[in-house]
Amino acid sequence: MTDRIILHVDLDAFFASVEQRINPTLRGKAIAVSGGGKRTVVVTSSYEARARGVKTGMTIHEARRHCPELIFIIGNNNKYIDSSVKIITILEDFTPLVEVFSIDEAFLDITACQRLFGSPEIIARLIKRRIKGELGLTCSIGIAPNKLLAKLASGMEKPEGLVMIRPEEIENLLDRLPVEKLCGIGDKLAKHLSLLGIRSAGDLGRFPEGTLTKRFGVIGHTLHLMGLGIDENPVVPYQREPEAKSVGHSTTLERDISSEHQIASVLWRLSEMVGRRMRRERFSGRTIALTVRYEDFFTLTKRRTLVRYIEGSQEIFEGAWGIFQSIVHRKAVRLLGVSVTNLSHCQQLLLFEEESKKLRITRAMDRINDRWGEFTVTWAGLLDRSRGKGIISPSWRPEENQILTG
DNA sequence: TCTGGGGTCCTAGGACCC
DNA sequence: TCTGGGGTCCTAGGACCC
Repeated sequence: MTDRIILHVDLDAFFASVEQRINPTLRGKAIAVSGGGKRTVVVTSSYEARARGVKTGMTIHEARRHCPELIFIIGNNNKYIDSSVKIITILEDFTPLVEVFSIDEAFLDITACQRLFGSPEIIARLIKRRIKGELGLTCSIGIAPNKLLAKLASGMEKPEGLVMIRPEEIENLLDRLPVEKLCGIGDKLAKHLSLLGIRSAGDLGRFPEGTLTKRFGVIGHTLHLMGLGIDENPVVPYQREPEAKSVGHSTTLERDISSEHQIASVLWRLSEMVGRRMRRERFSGRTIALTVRYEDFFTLTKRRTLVRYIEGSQEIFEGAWGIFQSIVHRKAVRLLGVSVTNLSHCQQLLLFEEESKKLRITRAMDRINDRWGEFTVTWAGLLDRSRGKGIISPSWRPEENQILTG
């Protein structure tokens, strides 16, 4: 079998770059994209901001301390999804084997299309030129014999990078590569590995596989292969991706709350978001999970599996609320999350007219909300509760010193 | 002025059945 | 009267990714 040729395409500072393209006055400036609200963090920042020390995950205040003139933008997912779809369409002009890894990253298997377009470098440059020309965005591309190394390569010379890792260079490269640079090895794993004397990817590759397996279980084998730069995982086009396994939403509240009334209202909202997405994607599920994070950041998740499959917001809410009430809460609540797992695509048989009617109304509401945005139409109970005093403001509400674009 | 939100996969232990 | 193992389903929590 001939070696594969895999590309990893990674957009540079994607959200921030999209904002700078839409609003030219932001170009060349330090900007950060974040959610609305006080308790948000930096999701992406422009390279101008990064140069000043702004990093993903920083609080607004921390980021501003590093860079006082930093301009905050409230993220707008629709803009990013729109650009992302256009990028994927461009990539598919080169090969049908496009794996969408995230909203701003994709893998391409171009093993079979060199005769059509030329060498891997030529293909990478064509992709860069088209994304730049059609969307005004830059990206970094890694070229390698597999996904693990292609992803590594794309990150080596950001932004606007183009790095190729040839088979004969792998060993040398891994020898001087800190092990945590490999995708899949995070802080904790890196710490455990360093206790075994493993610092570089090369160390990992030379380490006895049996010891790794004994220490880390099933991932021991994968770790061993990673250390050798081996990754046989194929590029999986999104059309062949497995079904989703869970649907969930969570929100950090504007301030910590203890009132059951307020908590119920937030759970209503989250249940409605989850239910609406499930219905849109024709899922039902039978395990409801509630996540509660308290003011001291202690976080717990409790699940409850039902006898039958559900898809209605009301049933999801009742499940989540039931779980909430079964817990003794000693502290104020900071975050609430609702998710549904154990998903199935089967349609439920509707036995009762009442049920069927409710479902039709629900579906109609979904269509309106899909067109006009979240909570344009909603259950009376939700509306009522949302009007009360002290209710959490929706995350998209702009704040002072924040620029709204589009 | 502390610390987002969307997921996946894995492990470990308990209940229960055969 | 003492003692067992396999398999499945469920829950809770942790690590990892973007």
